[in-house]
Amino acid sequence: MARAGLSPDAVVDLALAIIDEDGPAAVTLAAVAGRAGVATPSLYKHVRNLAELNDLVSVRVMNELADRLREALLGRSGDEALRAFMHAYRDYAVANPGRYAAMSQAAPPEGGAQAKAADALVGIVVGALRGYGLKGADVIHATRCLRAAAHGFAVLETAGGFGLPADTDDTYALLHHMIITGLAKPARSQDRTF
Amino acid sequence: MARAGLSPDAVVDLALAIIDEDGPAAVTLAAVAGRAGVATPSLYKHVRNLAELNDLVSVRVMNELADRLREALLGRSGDEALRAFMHAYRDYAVANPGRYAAMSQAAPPEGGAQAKAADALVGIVVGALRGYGLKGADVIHATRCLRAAAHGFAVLETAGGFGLPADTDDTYALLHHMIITGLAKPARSQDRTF
DNA sequence: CCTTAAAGCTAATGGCATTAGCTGGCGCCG
DNA sequence: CGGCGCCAGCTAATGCCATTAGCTTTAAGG
Repeated sequence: MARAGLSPDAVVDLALAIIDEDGPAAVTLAAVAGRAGVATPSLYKHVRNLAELNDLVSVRVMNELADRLREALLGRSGDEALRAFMHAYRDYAVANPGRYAAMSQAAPPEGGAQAKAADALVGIVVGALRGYGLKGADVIHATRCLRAAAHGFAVLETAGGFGLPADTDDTYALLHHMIITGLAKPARSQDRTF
Repeated sequence: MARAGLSPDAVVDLALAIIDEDGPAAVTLAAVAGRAGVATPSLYKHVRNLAELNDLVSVRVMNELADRLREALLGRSGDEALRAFMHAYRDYAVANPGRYAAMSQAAPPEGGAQAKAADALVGIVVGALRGYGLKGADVIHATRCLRAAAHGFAVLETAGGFGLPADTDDTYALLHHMIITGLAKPARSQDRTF
């Protein structure tokens, strides 16, 4: 028994490899153990159970995405920062559709690492919007809209929801345009119908 | 054996009941059979397998959502139609979070009922945008953006992604405002950076 | 060396999907 | 009215997966 030398991080690495190759649904303790060259129950020495593994994967992916976004935002501000954010967000989702999906599907309510990573991500979105001079609750509203737009687009694009032949780059440009112009014109009053 | 009188539709009904009560993850053939008062393998007389049941559920939900949207759009046009669309879309997702999630998670590539229902839904979105005088590919781009925004918001809201205390109605109003203004100002040229 | 904790293993359980093959009730045709 | 066939339901069996329990071995450190 040559000692596989596993660790929680190593287990997550293997899970990510499976996700990249066969999608999130293929992540099973048996599959991970197979890659590790280890019997399935051995994984329990590193991970509490499958649910925890999924959480760890989710956190890892969120942090990875956060890193990409932070890097994209470095030294940029205003419209340029927003454009860089959206570009980087979409690029990550398209380049890593499995990971992106794995991130989304994790259970939300938790006070642990999951929530911390999500908060960090939200903080980055807020950062991308700095420079638009938003105050108070408007920051929250704009952040939510940006998340909704970016996530919605990413889901549709990575899930193959765009069947028609039109260029998705142009679509993304329109989405970006909507956010920009919507943030520029603060008009918000009679819209309270909602 | 009193003849349970099942049918594919009845099986889907039971699955929907489970989804409404315990979420999409609880939909298992064993659970459905339990509700039907039938042994698990009996379900295979009505449904090819679990995957097909999920597809049928997805189609049913898409059609249900499509009905709500169509009804909301009746007799409306322009901004009013768009507002009604978004309102109805969000209302459905919030009122039926389990069903909404079940719809999204189904496998996309197919030439069958799944694709037909999805196309119908897209057609409704296109209809909601009629009146903005969009031509050619712009129709597609606007449709995709509207879908992305509505879906992204619905996912975030139903998954509890909005942790902060700000009013989600106000956020939705901003999202609506972004779409309106973005459609109004056709500016799209240098954005080709994407 | 020898101890000990961690890392692995095997065995066992229970849930689930799925397949095969049997059976009985009901509609329909004569 | 009686028989026939089909269809819906059943039981049995298989295989995969997660998870638990308890044993064994490795390797690190005194």
